[in-house]
Amino acid sequence: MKTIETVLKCGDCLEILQEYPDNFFDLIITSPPYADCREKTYGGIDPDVYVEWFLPRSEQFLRTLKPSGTFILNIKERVVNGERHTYVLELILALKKQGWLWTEEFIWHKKNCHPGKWPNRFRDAWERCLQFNKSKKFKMFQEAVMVPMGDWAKTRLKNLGQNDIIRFNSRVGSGFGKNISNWLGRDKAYPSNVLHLATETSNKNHSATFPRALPEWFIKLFTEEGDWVLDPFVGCGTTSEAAFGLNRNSVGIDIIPEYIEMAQDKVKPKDAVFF
Amino acid sequence: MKTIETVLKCGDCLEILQEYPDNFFDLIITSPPYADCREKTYGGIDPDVYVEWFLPRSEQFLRTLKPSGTFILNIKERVVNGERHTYVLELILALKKQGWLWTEEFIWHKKNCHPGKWPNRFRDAWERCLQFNKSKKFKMFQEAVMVPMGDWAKTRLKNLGQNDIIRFNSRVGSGFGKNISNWLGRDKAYPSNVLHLATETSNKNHSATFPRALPEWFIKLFTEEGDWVLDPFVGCGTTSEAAFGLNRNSVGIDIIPEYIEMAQDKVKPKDAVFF
DNA sequence: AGCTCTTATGAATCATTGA
DNA sequence: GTCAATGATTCATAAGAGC
Repeated sequence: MKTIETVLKCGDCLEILQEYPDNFFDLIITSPPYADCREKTYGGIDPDVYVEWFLPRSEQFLRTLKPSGTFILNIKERVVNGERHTYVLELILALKKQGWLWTEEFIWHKKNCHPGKWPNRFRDAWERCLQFNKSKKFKMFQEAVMVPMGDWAKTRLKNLGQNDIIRFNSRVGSGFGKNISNWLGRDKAYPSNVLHLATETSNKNHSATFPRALPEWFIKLFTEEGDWVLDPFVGCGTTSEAAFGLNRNSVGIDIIPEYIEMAQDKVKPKDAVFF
Repeated sequence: MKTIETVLKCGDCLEILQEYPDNFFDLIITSPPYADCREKTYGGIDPDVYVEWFLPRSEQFLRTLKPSGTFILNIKERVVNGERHTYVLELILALKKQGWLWTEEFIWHKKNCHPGKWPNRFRDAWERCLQFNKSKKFKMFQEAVMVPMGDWAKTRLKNLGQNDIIRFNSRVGSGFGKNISNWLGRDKAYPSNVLHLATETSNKNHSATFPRALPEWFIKLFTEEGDWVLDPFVGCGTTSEAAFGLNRNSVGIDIIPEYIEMAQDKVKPKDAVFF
């Protein structure tokens, strides 16, 4: 059995990726610094220059990703001056022009989104997980993320609580209460392109709560054991941790030394390779 | 008490809307013919000319919508040649250029979406509900769509921990519990920008399944009784039916005579006005 | 273990105030 | 006037304590 490598490097992915050969990674999954959001910690990229900042880096992603590989980009545009900014839309168009195929857009539904109230909008409870590919023939292992129906129904009922059932039923006349009988007797089902995950509230030192279940899901879906996963904005190492736990090699890059230290702490020293 | 009017007209909204004055409607909500999707019934708009087809019509929407009004566009890009087509993204950018503010993007999560299996993608379980406005000051009645609150509120309010009185603010700066007294007596919460609605399976004759709960939700959110609602692609009349049920006047337009007939059947003749 | 109760806190946004 | 800092508002989840 091969040893799993977990590489963590501090620096700008634009430079560090130059060290890597073409067609090396099987999956690139990342949650880049959102425009202006982590201003104090990350340097804050202005929304108006976001695309221009991103493109040279995604060019390296395109070069180092295998033809059969997938690039998952978790991102959400913020509100600027009462409107949703369009930099994410422009980024998608620019990435296509760069040579990527825009295969799909998954929705991450954040069940416990940030609270708040404003006169003109509700709480933002979702983020985009954009799927890009180099070719139409990419690896995908749908069976790896199938949901056991029985367990799913059980845990979902437990997690939802009675209130949510009431809420669902009050929203629509039909729905939750009736459908639940349909789940009994089925074994497994394929998921859809909507993911229901809660954000993790335990991360105290890294403001970006990228729940581990999110990279885990995409790693299982798009890679096999022993494959190579890259997160060019790895933050406190959630992707590295997820990859390691699933027996995938990984490279994690971040420009903040403190984050890389935290990431290194998460992976056992005997299993990790530090440079 | 005033009589509610439910106007249904057959024709192209581009022409019919010329009859209406500026600043007339309080809400425009529609699910336009998706590119190429209803080819046999609607004439099928090619994805590559979708924006160009849409813009003259949205110009009429912009003209006839009140400054305090809202335009909700339910749409989802289809898969063309293995990729998500970009015409919806381009449409958003073009509408902004036309003078619209892109205030928000709601997600309609289709709980019981169409079953199916493909080698390279999962079932599509969501659609966009894009919110556009003419000005930053628009009407919004958030209380009209509040939902039952979670169980936690009950137990929490029994015993107010001392932490609730003075909360140690996180480094992000988000506070909670500064004014816990606001919570007393509350049993409802504001929703988020993710809507969980089941698709209706009863409408076999109209290919676009627009569940009645969807226009109902937005009508309650953005209009008052007696306001005017427009659906320029009304199909079999779901929006008209929803508006009538909520005591709102409405205008429904569709180019297919059969749809208008079906729509007319839904609304009681004594209450409707046909032209 | 399994349950209830308590507590911490999160990629937010807008209005207001101060420089 | 324009821009930056501060305050106000709000909900659901998970971890931990207690029994």
